[in-house]
Amino acid sequence: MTIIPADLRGSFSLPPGKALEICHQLEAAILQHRMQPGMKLAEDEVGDLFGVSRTVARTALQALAHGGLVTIERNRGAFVSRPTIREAHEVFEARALIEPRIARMAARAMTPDSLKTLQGHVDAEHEVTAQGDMGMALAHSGAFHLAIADIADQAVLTQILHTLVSRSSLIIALYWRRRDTGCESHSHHALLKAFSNKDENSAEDIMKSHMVDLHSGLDLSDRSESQRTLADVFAKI
Amino acid sequence: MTIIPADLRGSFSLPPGKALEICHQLEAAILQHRMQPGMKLAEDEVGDLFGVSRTVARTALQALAHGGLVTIERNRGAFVSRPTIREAHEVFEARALIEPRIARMAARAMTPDSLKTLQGHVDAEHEVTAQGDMGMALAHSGAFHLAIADIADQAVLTQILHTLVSRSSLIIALYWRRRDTGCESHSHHALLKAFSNKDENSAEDIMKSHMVDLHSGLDLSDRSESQRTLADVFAKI
DNA sequence: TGCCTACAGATTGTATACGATCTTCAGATT
DNA sequence: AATCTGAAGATCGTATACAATCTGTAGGCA
Repeated sequence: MTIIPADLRGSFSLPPGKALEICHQLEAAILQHRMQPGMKLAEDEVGDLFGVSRTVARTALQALAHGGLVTIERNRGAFVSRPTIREAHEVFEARALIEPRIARMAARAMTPDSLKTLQGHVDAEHEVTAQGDMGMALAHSGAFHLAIADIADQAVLTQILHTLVSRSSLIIALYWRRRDTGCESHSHHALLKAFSNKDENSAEDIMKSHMVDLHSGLDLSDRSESQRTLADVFAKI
Repeated sequence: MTIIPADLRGSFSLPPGKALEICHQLEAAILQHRMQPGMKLAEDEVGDLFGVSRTVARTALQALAHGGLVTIERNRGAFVSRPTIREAHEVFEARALIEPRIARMAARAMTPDSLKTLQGHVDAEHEVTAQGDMGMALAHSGAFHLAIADIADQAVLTQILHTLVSRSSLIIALYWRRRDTGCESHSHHALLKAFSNKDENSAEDIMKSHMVDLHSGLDLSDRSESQRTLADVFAKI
């Protein structure tokens, strides 16, 4: 199943080929939390897994690094990124700046077909949530936001948002505390309604408060960070 | 001379090494308009020029591609990007959304030292303008904007802005029509004044209108695009 | 003359080999 | 016992070689 909207599959700015395909596979795995932040991505391992040489694996990892999903350390290799608390704040502040604007533009450009696409993402999110697959639910939630940007038809902002949503997934994997994801679904439904009315002001406002909700759903206290880094020391990450 | 603020030299998300250095060299050349949009960047040529193999040259070109400065076409190679008119609009709309916010945050965080750094960029811009080196002047102008983001101390937004400013340079190379760059300098001086007063509202407002100015200084009419592409056909780009 | 085809050259795509650097762990030393 | 040293292993950094693809041109054919 394709989660990421087709128009976004060019966000890695790689020419079509094996490396790009590996990018998408790894991205999907990370976005669905099948890979934890901090996990090692050795070039040989990636190459063997996808049946290519290190050269191609390396290209894919570097592309993911530019999107912020992967961090490469010289002579040490690639790891799934572990955003800091500082970065977590900045990512959600950036989204709070950009996404309300995108929501407004999407509301203006909304068509019945576009609305159906969005509805599909929300439905899929519900379905996998019912099955208890939170990783997949989060991926669909991200896809919903990207689909909105896709509809707004602003390629530059869409690509920026793509990297922000991806990083948000890592941040949620590390710092999410709330258990009732129903709250988020409510926001998505409210957005759908505003979109169906082509109500630009509502769409912008709802998106803005949705961003505040998401941000406040994180446990970004300093205490938590010292706990985490202490845990990391023992986990030898 | 270093034009790009030091803190931004990590924007390519490559580990330190030869590839990163080549990235910065090529970036500087493009930002100073020593390389025109559409110019071919053959791997062998880049490798020979910097005394490395194609492997390293390739890594650098791919990193630049992720920043939007270079476009890679499969089996054809890398070229300095040629932003479309559509993209030009989107880039400046994105900057108009992001930079006023950055200016506000920078005003809040401004210190005497930071102000001195900004003053240095404006002075340098003046100096090279007096010498008639418009490419260098443009590079300093971009560095001024990046330095503001640097001061605002928001790494996520700063990295986003870095790619937008870089692309703006390409856009200006293709579509700039106005001859009096003095107008821009005036905006920069006004910004300096607002910063020295730590006047957040003024800084935000001035930056916003500065963005509108820049955007309106471009010739982005459809007519111009067809002219250009026709010219390109004869220029065999 | 105009168009299609085939070959030659150039450039990129990919794999592999070798060197450099880092990590790990055993063993000696204080 | 704790620390330091050094060699072995693993992983990455880089160069090179070969395969695949594209571009341009020359030659044949209608």
